[in-house]
Amino acid sequence: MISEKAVKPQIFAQLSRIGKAVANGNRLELLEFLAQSERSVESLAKVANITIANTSQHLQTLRQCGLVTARKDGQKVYYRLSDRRVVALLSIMRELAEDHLADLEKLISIYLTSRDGMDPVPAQELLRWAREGSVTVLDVRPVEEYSAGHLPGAVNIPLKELEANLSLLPPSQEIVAYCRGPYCVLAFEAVARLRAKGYRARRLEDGLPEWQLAGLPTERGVVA
Amino acid sequence: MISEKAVKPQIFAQLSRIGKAVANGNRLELLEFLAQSERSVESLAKVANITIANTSQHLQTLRQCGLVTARKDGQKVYYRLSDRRVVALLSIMRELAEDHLADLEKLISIYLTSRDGMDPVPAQELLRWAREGSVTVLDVRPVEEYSAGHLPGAVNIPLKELEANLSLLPPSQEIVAYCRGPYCVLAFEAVARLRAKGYRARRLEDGLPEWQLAGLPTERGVVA
DNA sequence: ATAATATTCAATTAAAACCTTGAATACACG
DNA sequence: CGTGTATTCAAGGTTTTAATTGAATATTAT
Repeated sequence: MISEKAVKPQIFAQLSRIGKAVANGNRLELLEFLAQSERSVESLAKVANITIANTSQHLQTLRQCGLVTARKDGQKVYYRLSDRRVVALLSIMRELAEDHLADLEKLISIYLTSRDGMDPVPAQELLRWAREGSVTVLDVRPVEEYSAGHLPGAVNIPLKELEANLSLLPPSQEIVAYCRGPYCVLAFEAVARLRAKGYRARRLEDGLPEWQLAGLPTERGVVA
Repeated sequence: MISEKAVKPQIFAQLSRIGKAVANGNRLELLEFLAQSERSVESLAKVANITIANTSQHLQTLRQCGLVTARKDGQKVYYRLSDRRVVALLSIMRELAEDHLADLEKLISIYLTSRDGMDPVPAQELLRWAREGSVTVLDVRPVEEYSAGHLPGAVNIPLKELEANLSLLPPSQEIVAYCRGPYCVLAFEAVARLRAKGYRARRLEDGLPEWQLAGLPTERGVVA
């Protein structure tokens, strides 16, 4: 039974559980990966570069407040976002942080050299061009993430295999590359390398999760 | 200078500062009040029922990550939300919490008895009716919050003075009451009391901050 | 000037969060 | 039926956060 008095603080305490869940950098990174696709504990630990036990604990924290769900298949446990709105939560946090935290801006300028030098394409614009077929959409994420969902008609060439698979890209057409999101370097790298090879390349402003959140169409499972 | 290696974790650490800011119930309550209007430290401490020193500290943590700004006037310091998107952040947190935290639902059912029994009016619907003049819009928040911004044409009768000012309300027309937001009891109380007096009363689904966030029109400073 | 008020600062204590380590569990495979 | 693998659990030490208290600062009013 819940104590009768002072219910209002208890309500805010419950709300703060969502806040606590996103109050840790490692958990945020895990959420960013989970926004791409379902993943096992081990695989998350590897990409986020934290120990397995620690990863497991963070995932449980996230699960206890309903931000992710778990599914067991064989000996592995697969986690996924419970709700598309989790991406919305992360997006707003990112917007607020970028506009109000000077330290973040500084970090971004280091990490994402010349963020605006790759003239980012807004989602709506890309959608229009893609429908006209006047642009090649390039997904540079790993295969597993691509097959869990990707932009309609996108060609998947993981960044590591970009140089070896240039033949899949029409040499004359403009290329728009995208990856996990605003803080993912894959698309930046891809654009830089493609330009060095003489391609006309730009990058999508956001990543796949934001595209989905905006209600724009995606495809699943098709391997190009 | 920032260490060259491992910039990605540092970016997420910065993002997590926003999370930490909303990871405490008292701070969330403060933000809810600030979403209504600018307020001084003392006034916030009083309504939130926490000590002044503690309130000041919480406000400083909020300011350090840019969620609120401060302005000094005379001997008082007035805080306000720095950004309308802070309301969006809180809204998403609330949605996620309500859908995924069973404990919260339980608390709400205690605190907001018969939440749906007052058939809440969606914002868009109220806007239409209000323009037709077929409904009386009632703001039951304190005067200061009302004058900082309110729904167009809304009559302000703070809950405490409701019984004494019933004459301001047309007896036959339907009344829609609103207050601070989904967890504010003022409108609930008002609807209950009005119904007891024979009025036809309902409540707005959300409060003023959510109304503003949706881009719907408001008025300022007019005292009805 | 002096006193009163509003806010912040600084120091302390208690509580919670974070990560590591090593063991335990649960399932699949040979 | 044992062995290997994936994950979780439990215990620990360290760091961070929260709230209290009392003093310090700054501004207004007398």
